[in-house]
Amino acid sequence: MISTTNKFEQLPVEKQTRIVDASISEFAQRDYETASMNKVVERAGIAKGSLFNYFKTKGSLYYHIYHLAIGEVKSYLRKVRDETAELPFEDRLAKIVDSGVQFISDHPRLARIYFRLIYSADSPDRQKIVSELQKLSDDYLGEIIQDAMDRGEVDSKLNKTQTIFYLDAVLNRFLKEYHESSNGNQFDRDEWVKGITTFFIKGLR
Amino acid sequence: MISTTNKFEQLPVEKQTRIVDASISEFAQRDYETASMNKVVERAGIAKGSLFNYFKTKGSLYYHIYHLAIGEVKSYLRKVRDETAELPFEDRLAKIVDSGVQFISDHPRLARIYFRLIYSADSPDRQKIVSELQKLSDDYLGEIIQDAMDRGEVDSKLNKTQTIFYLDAVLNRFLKEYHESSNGNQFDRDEWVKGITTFFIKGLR
DNA sequence: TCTTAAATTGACCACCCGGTCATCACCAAA
DNA sequence: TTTGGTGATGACCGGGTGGTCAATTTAAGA
Repeated sequence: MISTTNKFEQLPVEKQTRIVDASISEFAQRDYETASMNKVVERAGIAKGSLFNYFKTKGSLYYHIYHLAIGEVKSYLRKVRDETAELPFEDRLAKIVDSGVQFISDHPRLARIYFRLIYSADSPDRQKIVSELQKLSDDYLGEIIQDAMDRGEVDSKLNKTQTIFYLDAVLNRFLKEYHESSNGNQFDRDEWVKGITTFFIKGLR
Repeated sequence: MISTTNKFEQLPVEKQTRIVDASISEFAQRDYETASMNKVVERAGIAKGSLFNYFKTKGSLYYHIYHLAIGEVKSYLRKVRDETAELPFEDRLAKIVDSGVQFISDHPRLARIYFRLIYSADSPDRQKIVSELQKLSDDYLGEIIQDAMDRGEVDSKLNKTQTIFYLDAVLNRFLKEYHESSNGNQFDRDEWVKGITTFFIKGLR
């Protein structure tokens, strides 16, 4: 059979966005297991049978949404990586943190899905997805650190795996904390960004 | 009314431990929302009505188990804090990481409940519990760092809140990773402990 | 041994879940 | 105007949930 494209993708765009939007809201609000297909169809204003016609299972709907979220994250990361390629490590790091904060502000629901996925959450194929994300992050930070090593801004004799790990741990945790204390700007963003960068500059020198 | 002690606490100890053990297994295996009271009674070998006689709701059973877990963690922390009070910061930090690893090995199910709670998880009163844990960790690490500052092992002009944050982020993440890659000692534990301590020594000097 | 109060039990309740499928509304071709 | 096919619909299914409560078992006191 000629690969008939996805039924969902042949829908009018307006309907697609309504469904995607409803799904994002639901998966952002509840864990995968407790997220409800009934709620999704209710929010989207379509019949249950229709949703299961477009996506055979709850898992496949989740998979679709997950890919949208990751795609969005990737494009943000790529953008800031390219835009800061010429900057010194310190400034580059600051920009990366900043762009993370920006992403959370722009896409709070996607950020929530992302954090749900990373930290715990019993999604289908959790193992596979998490290691996929880990590789993404490792490659990304690995590149940044390699650049800094090549320029002599960071001690090139450092264990790279560990260095990536520290960066990843602090950055992720900071963004998570920022995300959870949302709107409430109890965070002095600039002070934290500065603090994080100087800490790493010293620790990795 | 004179405070009648909890019905559960008046049970024969053997029965108590059977119920606690079954509950720990269940809450370690599944999120709060998806954990099943039916499974708990099945594992514990008691009737459903009995369990709901001892604990009025699922939430109160969870609360009981959660307090057991936190109590266990606290006692570990206290022990290592006191035992290392005289050691230099570097050695002290190493011991703390080590004892975290030890705790995970000794109580893998409690560790799982702990991580479920910290990272995501939709437990009842999540907000309250998480900030309670945050305070616990902040006080603990704050004391360690203050000692190190007083001895001149760490720059006493550092922002203490941020310093605690970096420590907490890296330690927690490391232990989580260690926990998830369980049994499989792909981790060279000593190398990581050494790496983490030297990284912080340099970063906080 | 009989009485009585407390502890234990599991059938039962209303509700929600993911998923199915007979039916219906619609519209193009004849 | 009739036909036929396609996508939308929501009542329905089996199963699981937290929680209840009348009935039964247990155990102690008289």
